[in-house]
Amino acid sequence: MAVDLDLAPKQKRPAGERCCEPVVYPDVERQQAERMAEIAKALGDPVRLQLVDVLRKHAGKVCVCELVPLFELSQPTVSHHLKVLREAGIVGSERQGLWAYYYVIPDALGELSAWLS
Amino acid sequence: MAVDLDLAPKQKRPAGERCCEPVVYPDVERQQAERMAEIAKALGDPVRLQLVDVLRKHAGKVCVCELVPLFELSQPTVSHHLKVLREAGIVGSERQGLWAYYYVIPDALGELSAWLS
DNA sequence: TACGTAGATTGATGGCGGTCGATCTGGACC
DNA sequence: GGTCCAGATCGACCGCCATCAATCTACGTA
Repeated sequence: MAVDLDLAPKQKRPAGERCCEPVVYPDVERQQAERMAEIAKALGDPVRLQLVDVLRKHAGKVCVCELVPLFELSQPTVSHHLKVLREAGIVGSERQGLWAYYYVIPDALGELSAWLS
Repeated sequence: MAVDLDLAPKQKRPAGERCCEPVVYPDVERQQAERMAEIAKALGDPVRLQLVDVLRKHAGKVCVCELVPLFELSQPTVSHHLKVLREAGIVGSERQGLWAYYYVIPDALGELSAWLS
């Protein structure tokens, strides 16, 4: 984990009674925090989390037509969730003829997973 | 990780050309997915992620007055983010006189962390 | 060429979320 | 009591998000 942090003015607290140890700085820099937050945000929906779960457990590509019936949602809504995951870099897609296949991008969750541990 | 899943009608695909293996079911049940998504959602903001990072690295309680100057945000906004983290069960708070101290609740991130690994 | 199908995109809608200024609460101190 | 301070809460604003019906796109097939 990198250090640094280019956050803010970070003005010192005015002197006087201290409430605790001196100022603590975040150990992750802003850019890294934004990247991990982007991943976490994409996972912050039960549908998307289950989509990722299915794709991870099924080591390989899964057809969209298999994913849609798993939820009480319309096809466009599921397609939207897949797009969110795709734009977050968590999953990838691949078209073959009429069908589209989705898969989890290896190590896409690695950084967040490492930070959580 | 539990199995089950009380999601939807899960109607079978109509017969015909199959595009891939038979239907795959999520390995996490809906309730569990909602719980982990709640955690992920709370972490889905750079400010909150850095707040958690500071609290985790600083093994102990940290005063709010130390946290506010770390960001270019107003005190009510930081207080709001801390409230979100508190309601998600990720952090706890404790008042001592004028000051309020926040700390990470042990193992609050364990379930999500385990699922990510 | 025409038709059917899988999936993505669009547009609309209602609700949620981040932010701030202003205010409230309660403890410390004179 | 009166004042000051740390922190939480409130109200408002605005942008983003989840969802759906409708439509579009591209491929397969007759």
